[in-house]
Amino acid sequence: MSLPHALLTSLVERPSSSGYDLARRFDSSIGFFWRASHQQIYRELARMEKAGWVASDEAPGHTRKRVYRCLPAGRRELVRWTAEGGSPPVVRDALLVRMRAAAALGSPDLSGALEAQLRERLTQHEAALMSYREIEARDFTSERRSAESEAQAEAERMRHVILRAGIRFEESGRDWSREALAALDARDPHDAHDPLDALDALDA
Amino acid sequence: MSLPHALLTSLVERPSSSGYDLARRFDSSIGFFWRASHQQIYRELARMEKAGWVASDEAPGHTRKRVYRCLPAGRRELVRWTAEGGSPPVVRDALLVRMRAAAALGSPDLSGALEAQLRERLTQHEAALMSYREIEARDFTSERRSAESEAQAEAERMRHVILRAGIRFEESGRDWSREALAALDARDPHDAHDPLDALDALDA
DNA sequence: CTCCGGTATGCAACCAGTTGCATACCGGAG
DNA sequence: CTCCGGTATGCAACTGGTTGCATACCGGAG
Repeated sequence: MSLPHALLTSLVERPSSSGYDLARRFDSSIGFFWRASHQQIYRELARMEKAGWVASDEAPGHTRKRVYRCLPAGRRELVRWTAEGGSPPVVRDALLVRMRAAAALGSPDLSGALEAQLRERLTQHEAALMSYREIEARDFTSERRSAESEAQAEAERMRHVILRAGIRFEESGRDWSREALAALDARDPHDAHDPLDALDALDA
Repeated sequence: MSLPHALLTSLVERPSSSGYDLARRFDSSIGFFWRASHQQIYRELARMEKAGWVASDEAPGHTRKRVYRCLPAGRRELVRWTAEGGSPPVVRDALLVRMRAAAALGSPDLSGALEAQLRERLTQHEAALMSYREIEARDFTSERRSAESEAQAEAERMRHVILRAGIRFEESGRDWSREALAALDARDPHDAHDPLDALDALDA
């Protein structure tokens, strides 16, 4: 269970965040490798407050907004958890199950649907990849790292490595999607009266 | 929710399987991209039987063993679900959260623990990759596909594409692990009194 | 002034997945 | 004969995650 620890991390990075802030940040940075809905986040924050890991104060003005900060106990827990090992993440991809189902069923009418799903997957990978590459170009080009302390540079390098995981993941997803589409095209040239289609499949 | 459909697929591939058989097969083939415990499988089989997707008979001999088969309604459901789209799988990797936590905490004592976790991850990827490559060499070399019907060849190609997903995933995980280890070594040569360690990092 | 969209929080119900345990039958080793 | 490990099934409790809904406050457009 790492959601509370992801939240603690987020609070260490930027103290005095509200549940809403955290939810939005989960939609961008941390959300790339750990998703959470706002309900989950609010619930978890309440639990963490009860456990003494975080504390909250009402935001100035008469809103309902509450801002949280990480307490020493929370920090200690985060250190403990970070050092502790864990089992590798489970892979669960319904598209692969669908492909296997199509293979087992042996009905050729399904390949059209699978092709569509693969194309969608491909564009998703390409979009994610492009956004990651933009972040990399913006935040992790060598010039930006001159006037920093060693500790800052360390953290920067770590964050870059994390981003690289995302980039590699999307690249391999993109490459596989293309390979899969080529394989489907090769066996099922359903509206490929044009002989050029075969060539497309070859050089992909 | 794809567990019932993964089970239906498994039953279409090999009818007259018991819950135990299915659980074991999930530990090998399908389990590479969809894990399930035996309790989950038994519960799901009971639900599916209630829904009229599968039927079961007692196995010969006086054991408690029950063997399941897929009913036409189950097959129809599987076709329907395969054609239907779905959102891409969520990525949730605690190791990346841990790295981000280490970066935020800025405590250098954590990098040793992270290095150990990365090395473990690396060997896992290498092991998985090796086993996938063995399967690929055994089942999907070009010679094996000569005396087959077109439908069989189609299914074979599909299964190969699925395996390729696993291979690419493990390759990119392996490559990233190496990259991450090199990055950690570069910044934190904690017991690298030996200058050779720097070389190790370079050619990884 | 009122409605709307964005900010902000939260409850309740449900579903999926995990963990721990219990049961039973079988065959072989000791 | 008994114990043990492998086959085989299942219940119960719990945790994590999703979905749907409700509430409230604010500022700007109409």
